[in-house]
Amino acid sequence: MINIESKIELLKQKCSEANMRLTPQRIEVLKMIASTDTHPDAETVYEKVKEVMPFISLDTIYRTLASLEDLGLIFKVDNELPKSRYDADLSPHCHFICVKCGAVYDIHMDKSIEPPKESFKYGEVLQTNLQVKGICHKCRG
Amino acid sequence: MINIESKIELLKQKCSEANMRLTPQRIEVLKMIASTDTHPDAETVYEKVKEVMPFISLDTIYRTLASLEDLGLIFKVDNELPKSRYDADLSPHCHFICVKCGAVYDIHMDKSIEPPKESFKYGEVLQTNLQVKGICHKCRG
DNA sequence: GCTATTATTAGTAATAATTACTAATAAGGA
DNA sequence: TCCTTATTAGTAATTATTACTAATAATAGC
Repeated sequence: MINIESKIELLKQKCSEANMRLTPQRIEVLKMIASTDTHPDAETVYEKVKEVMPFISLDTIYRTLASLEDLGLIFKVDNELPKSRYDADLSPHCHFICVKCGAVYDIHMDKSIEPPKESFKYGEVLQTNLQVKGICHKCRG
Repeated sequence: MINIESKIELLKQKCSEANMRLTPQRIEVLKMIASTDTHPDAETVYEKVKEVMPFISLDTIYRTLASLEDLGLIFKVDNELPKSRYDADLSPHCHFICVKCGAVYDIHMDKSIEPPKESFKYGEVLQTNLQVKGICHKCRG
């Protein structure tokens, strides 16, 4: 589980550096994503955050997700599902994605995945992701 | 480069097995994707196929892409770009994706990527994908 | 602490990608 | 060649995401 307090602290620091304001909306959105391992989509974040901030708009959710991504606090899970899914866990891990129900499970690893040597031929490498696609037990059962 | 003739032959065989018809639309869409390494999106396939089949509809492109995917002849490239990108190369390889312009480059490998052991905990594994994100030379230049 | 500046937000409209619908067409088995 | 029915073209509808605007509130300077 991610330490949410330190995550908020990091948000405060990053916002200050980037001349961005530390708004309660940003705090709540980050809290929500960091407190679950379900890799929620924008709509799910919206529904959850609305419980504590009833007047937040979906637009704010999308903008905030983009901001948090720019600050490097969260990232989108690579997938081919219709909706983008978000993750606040920056430790080295990859994902098992159920192609049937869209569930995303974390696969933790002791070290981060190295990009193949040939990668550097095409440009500057920023990140390397591994996904495992399959059918989860729930969908099989 | 993919051998297109054998790809069409495989389509013929798979269609027959699945009780699906071998239509010129399916042949042309598969040809188009198999003849390029640019991993085109639906719109690009549409524009290209229209050159030889001017009356084909975008709906047919989307349906055909889904059918070809079901038959295992093509697959979607995992990405977080707004449009789905298609690939007909089934040999073991992964992708370098430029986060700026959306270009997708093939990274060929001598053997396919093995899923981490922990993957099997979550369900039946169908495929394992590796993506390298970065900024391509063109966008850096 | 108060004020002014301006980044950010809520509410909503617009766009972009994909999917659904329906009547007409054509693949392929009999 | 005919018949059945999967498939298609054309278009409408849906879904996810982004853009717009006036109102609000975070924070720097006083």
